Amino acid sequence: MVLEKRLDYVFNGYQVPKGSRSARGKSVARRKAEDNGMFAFELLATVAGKLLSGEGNDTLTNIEVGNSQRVIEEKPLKTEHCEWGRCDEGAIVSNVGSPRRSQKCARKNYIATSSGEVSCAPFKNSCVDKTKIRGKVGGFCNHSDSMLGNSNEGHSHSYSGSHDGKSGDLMEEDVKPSPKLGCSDSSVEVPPHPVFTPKRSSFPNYLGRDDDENSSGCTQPSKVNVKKAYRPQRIGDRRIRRLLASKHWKAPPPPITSTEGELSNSGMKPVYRWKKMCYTRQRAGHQPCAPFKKRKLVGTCSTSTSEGGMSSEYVSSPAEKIIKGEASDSIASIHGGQKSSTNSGDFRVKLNIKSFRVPELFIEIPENATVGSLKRMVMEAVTTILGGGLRVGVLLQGKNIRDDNKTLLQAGISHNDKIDSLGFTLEPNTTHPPPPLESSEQPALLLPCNASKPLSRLSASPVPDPVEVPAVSPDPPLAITGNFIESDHDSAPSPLEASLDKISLNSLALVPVPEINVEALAVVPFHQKSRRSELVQRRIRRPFSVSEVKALVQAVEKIGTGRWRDVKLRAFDNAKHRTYVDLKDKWKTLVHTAKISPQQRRGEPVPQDLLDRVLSAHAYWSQQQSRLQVKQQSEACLLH
DNA sequence: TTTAGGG
DNA sequence: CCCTAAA
Repeated sequence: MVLEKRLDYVFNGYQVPKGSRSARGKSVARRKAEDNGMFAFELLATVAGKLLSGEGNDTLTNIEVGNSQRVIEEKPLKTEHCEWGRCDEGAIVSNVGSPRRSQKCARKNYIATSSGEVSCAPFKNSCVDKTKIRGKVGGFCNHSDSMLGNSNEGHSHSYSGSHDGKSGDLMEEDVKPSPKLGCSDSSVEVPPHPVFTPKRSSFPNYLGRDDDENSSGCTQPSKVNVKKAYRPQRIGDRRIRRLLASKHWKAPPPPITSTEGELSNSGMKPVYRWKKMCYTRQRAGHQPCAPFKKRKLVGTCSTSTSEGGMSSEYVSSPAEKIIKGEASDSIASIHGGQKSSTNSGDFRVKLNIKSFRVPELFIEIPENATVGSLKRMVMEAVTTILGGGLRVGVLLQGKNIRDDNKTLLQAGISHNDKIDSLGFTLEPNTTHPPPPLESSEQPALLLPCNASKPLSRLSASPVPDPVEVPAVSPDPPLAITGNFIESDHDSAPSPLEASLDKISLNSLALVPVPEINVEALAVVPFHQKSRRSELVQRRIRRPFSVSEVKALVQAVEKIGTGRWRDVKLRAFDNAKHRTYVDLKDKWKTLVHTAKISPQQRRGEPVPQDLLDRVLSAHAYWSQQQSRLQVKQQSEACLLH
């Protein structure tokens, strides 16, 4: 099942929806959720309170991570409980049919959302930051695998034969397909899926098993799986598989249309580009796309304060600024700035980060994984993102003060000014987006169950028309929506996914986002887009196991070098994560490995006998190749 | 799309 | 593993 959800990471409180995918006008239906610009971090913090020195550090505590899987438990944020009831949100939400979130603050909603039912609750909330979670059920693929396995003839048998019972790796993999969550072997405990437990044992096409499919992989869009499942022919899929894979891995950055247009065509490499975009954005200042200011919500919020009375201030002023676009730059914007003067020239600034959102992380996790494991994964993902540290920027009345050497006075920061105008931004210090914790793969079959609920819900309660959105925040939501769909899904989105998208769309549109949020969104888009989409993830490294090496050697002995596609088909047809290029590369390294001394070798040791075979096979086929060439040459000569 | 190689 | 020129 692919629950493509987004997680809302709510760190301590008030969440500012970032939704801002608005700016990204993606024209091409580029796949990838990655395109959704997830890596934009959005931090909204408020500096509140008056001088409380030393308290500034108490931020980022209480990180609540909610996930949107259906399972979740709701955890109320411990932050403020605003009375959002008065906000539009309540009403809208109810329309949508999610009564539960009627009141009590957006914050809470987020969490709730995240707790989410598939119902898209998450999406309702301002679409802001959501992390996608792809839940996937392992094992489904095995079906196809086994079928494919059968198609393998003789050779495979012999391989498997020698293999069976012997080697740990492959067999192990067979046993527990779903669990391995992609890249991070993490601590996630994933109980084997009851129904789908793979049983390939009888036909261990050993190399055939594809962890990706069953457990992590996920680089492959669902379509592949589905297709395979129903059509055990391997030949046909090859192409699709590849296409998908390549798309996934190296989709070129989608053209940027809206605000960022300028950058769209640059040939910059992802990282660089991203940076550049950020800068550009900063320079740009206000975001055109953040026109709305719904302040009423803000005001409302201030009502209840559980955070030491800061909220009201924070809400009313900083928020406003944000809305105005002052905070336009930065990936994350922390706002607020109440500082007060204590003595003559000293300020004390209390910085309060109300929320920290990490939009669009991909987490793949089996349906049957525990909530705890999901939490861990989320934590891991977040940690990864934050691992690089954060950069702090200082904003004064929306302007970024870059000169670190200026004194506060020189920079114009003084307590005489409106302190409110002081803001901070946080941006991830990491150049690369966090590695996806998963891959995308989902058996279509499972989807229904998950989806059904949400869907029905949706249908039951008519979703407000996107048209309504404008009232709240015209631009952003729509844009977001469009992007969402396009970017996230490939040519063959599963029905579920499609529905989810729609839902999310609607939700987004519908969701009355506090103005602040809207504004924030406007800002965000840029980053989002620039980021993930551009940064193409490098495939996770997957060292060849001895079993794989053995299979490779056997195949090459039989087929020879120079026909990697055939080798792939023969011995690795089911291992989707091994491309013929991979095999070729592996052979190259094997040959090299065989030539060097054992001491120089790294990684899992390859049995010497295998290496010997590598050398002999290499020698043999090299000779064949040269002979062939000679032959051809002589023929050519004769013809002449 | 595959191969073949360099990075 | 990635990237690409060639085929």
